[in-house]
Amino acid sequence: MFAMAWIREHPDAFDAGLARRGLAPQAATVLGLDARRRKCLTDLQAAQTERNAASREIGMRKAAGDDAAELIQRVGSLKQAIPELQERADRLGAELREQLAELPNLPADEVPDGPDERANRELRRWGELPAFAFEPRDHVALGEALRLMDFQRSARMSGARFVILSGALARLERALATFMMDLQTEEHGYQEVSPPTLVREAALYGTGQLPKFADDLFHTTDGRWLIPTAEVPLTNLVADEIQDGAVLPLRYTALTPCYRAEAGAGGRDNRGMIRMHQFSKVELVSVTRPEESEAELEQMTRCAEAVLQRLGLAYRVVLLSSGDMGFAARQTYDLEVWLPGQQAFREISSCSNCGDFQARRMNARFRCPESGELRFVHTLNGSGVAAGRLLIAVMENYQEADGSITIPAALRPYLGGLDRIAAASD
RNA sequence: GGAUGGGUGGCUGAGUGGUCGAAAGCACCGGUCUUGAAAACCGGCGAUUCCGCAAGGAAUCCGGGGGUUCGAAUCCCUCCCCAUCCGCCA
Repeated sequence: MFAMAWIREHPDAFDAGLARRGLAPQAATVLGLDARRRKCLTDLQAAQTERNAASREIGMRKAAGDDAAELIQRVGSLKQAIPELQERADRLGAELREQLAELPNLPADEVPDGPDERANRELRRWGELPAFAFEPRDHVALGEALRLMDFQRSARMSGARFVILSGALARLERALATFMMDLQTEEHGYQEVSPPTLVREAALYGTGQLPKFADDLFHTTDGRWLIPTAEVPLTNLVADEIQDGAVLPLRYTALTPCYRAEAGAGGRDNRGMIRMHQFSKVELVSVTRPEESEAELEQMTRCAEAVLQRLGLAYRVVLLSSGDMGFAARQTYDLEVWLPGQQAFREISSCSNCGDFQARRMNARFRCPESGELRFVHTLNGSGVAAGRLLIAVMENYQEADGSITIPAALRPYLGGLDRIAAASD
């Protein structure tokens, strides 16, 4: 959400930013609406001033025992004008708000321009791509051969884009989740939170999923919504609050299931558990002072990278282009892990600085200790990381010729010392 | 699901239809006192928006919306939210 005052002062920068997102200029129409609304407000306020003065006069005359009939009649004529002006001002204000609520955040200066992911910029790589003496299989082949990954029965009970893990694979997913949570809380200073995964509409509006992306979400018969990411509850922790500036930055992490309708996915990633309606993910959220958010994004990205490094998984860091970024983000780094089964880097984490975009929508502010004024916080979110995709990465990168899977050393304490998942013996 | 009670400033909490944006306390900021600190005392201290170069002025806001009235935190209607008790339940 944008501040009208900023658009008024920087209409060209506003349109230029939207253009980088591939959107048509809006400044002219928005400013036109704004001007009409303010003219209306000025008229309304003048009428209200007159009414207030007259009403006060009536009160004084009545108190003094004088006749006020003439004044009451004069005020009566305002009674028609005021509600009309009020209604018009409200309508224009609502129209303006609706238009602004649909506009995405503007890209930061360092974000490369481009229409889609082809314009993303690779920043760095970490780790060696694994070399196999055999043809590596993908996680579906591996998991089904182990008989620990079942897409038939999940389809029967829930439909497409669900999976059933069992035995050692189910435990491996749980171990990965616990490993990540321990890393983010004990070593990176994030506070563990166990939040609701059903939320009100207002929470999703605050983080920017609504009103525009309702099709990507599941909602319940009682009007609540399943979270598509723990970014929603974690960021909304500070909604409608005023933080003491001294407590910032706040850093939260949560392990939750995430639910996505994948309405626009079409036939993409139909095979395997890359793109599920339900998956579990460790999420990181930071709430910072405005001047701290850029550095916080770098740090948060390192916190996500640490997961892959500890597990010895090769990955690359990509700076998303203006056309590939999410709605609320002003700058995003994706972590893409190497998947031997696809011979490709695939997204496993996405870390974004949202600036004050979400804070404005959810009215999340802090009291600046130096100046005493109220300011909007900055919010950041990142996966730290997606557990389902991490499971895939471990399986595919640590597979052996016989279909067994070696457990990375860092994970063994979380699996009771288990060092490999043995191939099925038949 | 049933029954009550509530939603007022950063927090707690008063409020008779008419200078109520709102008492009081706490918190916070400034000052006096003190070697320093604390205490005490004095003073200050809401948000948003509009007009204005500024000084400043104005409007709105007591959960949201509507109504009654010359005038609503206060009366009426409605919706939302919260709490407590009972029932059910992991």
